[in-house]
Amino acid sequence: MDKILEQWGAARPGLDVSAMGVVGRVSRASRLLERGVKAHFEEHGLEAWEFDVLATLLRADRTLCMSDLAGAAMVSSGALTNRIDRLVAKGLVTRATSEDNRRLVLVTLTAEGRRLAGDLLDGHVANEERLLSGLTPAERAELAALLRKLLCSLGDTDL
Amino acid sequence: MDKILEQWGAARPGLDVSAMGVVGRVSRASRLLERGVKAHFEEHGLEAWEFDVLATLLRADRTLCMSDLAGAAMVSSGALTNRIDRLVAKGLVTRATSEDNRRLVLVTLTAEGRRLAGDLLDGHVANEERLLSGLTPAERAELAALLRKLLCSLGDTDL
DNA sequence: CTCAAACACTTCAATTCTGAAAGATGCGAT
DNA sequence: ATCGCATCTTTCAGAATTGAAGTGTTTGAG
Repeated sequence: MDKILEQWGAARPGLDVSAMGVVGRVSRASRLLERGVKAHFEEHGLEAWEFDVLATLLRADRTLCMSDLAGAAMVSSGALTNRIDRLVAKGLVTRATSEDNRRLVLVTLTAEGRRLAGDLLDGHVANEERLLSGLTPAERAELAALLRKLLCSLGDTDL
Repeated sequence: MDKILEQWGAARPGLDVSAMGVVGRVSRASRLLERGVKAHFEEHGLEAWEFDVLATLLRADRTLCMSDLAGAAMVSSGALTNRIDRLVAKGLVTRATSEDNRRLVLVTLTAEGRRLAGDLLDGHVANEERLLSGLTPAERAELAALLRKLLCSLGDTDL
């Protein structure tokens, strides 16, 4: 991003590049971190989104409906139907219509799904720490705090 | 992300969630910012990636080859071939084989492509500033500096 | 009570991306 | 000079996503 901002400075003197510097860096950092996460799961024969769904259910510690999971993963409802189809086929989660509200489809971890997610959790956290190893713990905390404020102002809500 | 980290704290006491807090927030911020950028361009009848390619050429102020553009956009070479196909069809860029190295395909802005990118640039920057309006200028600078360091440690290189 | 509107999910067509294979070109060691 | 390997682009098949349409369910205003 440094070269990019330099180029704008030369090509469009006077253009305020501070916002572009932030948005562009968030975007690039996200893609690079995502690649690092994906590479780690591929080593274990799992897709990153598979772990994502399992981990969401594991930490919620209860069944969740399709909408909850779609919101947590920030994908469309159609995409989530597809993902759950495959996790059910793999025996990692179960689908069941809610008794209370028959519109809801409740997704629950199977014993194997719970075990798998639990087994991979520590390795995943270690991998994320490796990806962030260029920052000191204090810098990570500062970064998290700034992003937290940004997310809040963007109206982010999870589960 | 706050609820998510809370949930991990409850479901897995002792798990170090600091890395997850950073990686997760970068990812969510990126998706939300991307949506905001995309929404702005859709109002002007343009895809975000179209502006992205045009802006890359505009700021470089010279022709670029396919690899350069693919790297800048962080997409595969196949995806870029498809994108340039459509920009050529729209008359916004031209394709030409390099004289110096006949493996290279040089992409150049047409007059219309240059005009379009220039016209949309200020509005785009204003939109990004709006998306970041929850942070003070000092906070944006701090955020940019931390992300810059992170990108550096992740081996990011642009153009 | 009834019916329209809101809601949750699935299905489907269209779009887009990735990764691999293939074709063309350039480069360097021998 | 030449051969082998690397580089650059395109093509293509497979995978995944989005957004809209369709189905079934609930809610609440009248």
